Amino acid sequence: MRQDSRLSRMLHVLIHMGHHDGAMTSEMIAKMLDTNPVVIRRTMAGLREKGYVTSEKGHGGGWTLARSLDELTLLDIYRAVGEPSVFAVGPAYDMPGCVIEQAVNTTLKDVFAEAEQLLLQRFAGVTLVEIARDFSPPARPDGAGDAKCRDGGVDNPSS
Amino acid sequence: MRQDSRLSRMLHVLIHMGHHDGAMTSEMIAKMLDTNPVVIRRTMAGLREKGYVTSEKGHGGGWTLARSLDELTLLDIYRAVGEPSVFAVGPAYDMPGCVIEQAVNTTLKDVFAEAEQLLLQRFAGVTLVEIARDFSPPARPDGAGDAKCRDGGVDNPSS
DNA sequence: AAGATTCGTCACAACATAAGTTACATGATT
DNA sequence: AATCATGTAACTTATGTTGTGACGAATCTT
Repeated sequence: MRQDSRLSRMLHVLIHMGHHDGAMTSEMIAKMLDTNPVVIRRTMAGLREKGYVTSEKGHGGGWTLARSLDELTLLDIYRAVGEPSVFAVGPAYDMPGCVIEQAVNTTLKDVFAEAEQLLLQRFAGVTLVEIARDFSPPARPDGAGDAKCRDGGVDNPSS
Repeated sequence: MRQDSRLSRMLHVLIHMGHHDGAMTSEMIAKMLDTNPVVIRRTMAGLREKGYVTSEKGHGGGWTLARSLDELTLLDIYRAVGEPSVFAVGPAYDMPGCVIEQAVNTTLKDVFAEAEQLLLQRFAGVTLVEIARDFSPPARPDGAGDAKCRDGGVDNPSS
């Protein structure tokens, strides 16, 4: 199957929101990510439950950041999107009846656990503002490097 | 989808083969793993291509180890089964048009690459004989602890 | 009050990939 | 020749994310 892109997408959205004044509608976000508003609502629901964003209905409604980007880590977002299983490979059975398979599972479990622990430690050590810093290094005065998505210019509709 | 269990299964099979005299047929192995002979042939094909096992047709045929268990690492087997993608999560796009998404991808790629590197290093450091050691610690004289699978007694058909 | 906007959610289709299954050809042994 | 066992193609099944349509509820504008 295709890989789970919820974490990546939500990071993308949240950083945009950090650079955006006012609420963003699911439709705006969906266009940015080249997908469907329902998918956005579905995924953002997890962030709302954690209190990272708020949503408002009706005119002028949409999604708003409830925390600043330096108060959110990759780990927070990973957990908010449902803490999906990190690995695409794993044991054949959880409770094997064969002692050999048990030994195999034990070994694999150890190795994968160590890798996952490293991954989550790294996740915990990176805030969204640090990612945002990567993309606009010296903040060019002509405005290039500003948030622009695949359709170009969902943000800052300065036209 | 369920996790990819090819690595786990092949480890299981190979260790059994290391404790088994003569060739093992796909059907014997399939019964051990509670699956289908075709699945076995399909997966073992990768091991054969790497030269880790050989297969013989006809009467008395089947699968035979071409290397001893101390000459095979988890990494070897992982690669032989097609080196499937380790992670179930990943970026939404490979070539995003948005600089924010690019920054997100760069960060995630770094973190995942580090975790994968650790994983493969660990894989490379574990031989199958070490796993086999785990399951039969002092080799009890009554024969308990011998290779016995979910149906009990596919190995050593001493009856 | 009416209408438009926007989220919330259900329900179902689309898609990808490992796994399971059937069928048949090929080669080796008895 | 018969049997056994692999080799492989083709199809189905299973599982989870993603994609869509439909409709209700809440909120703002006129």
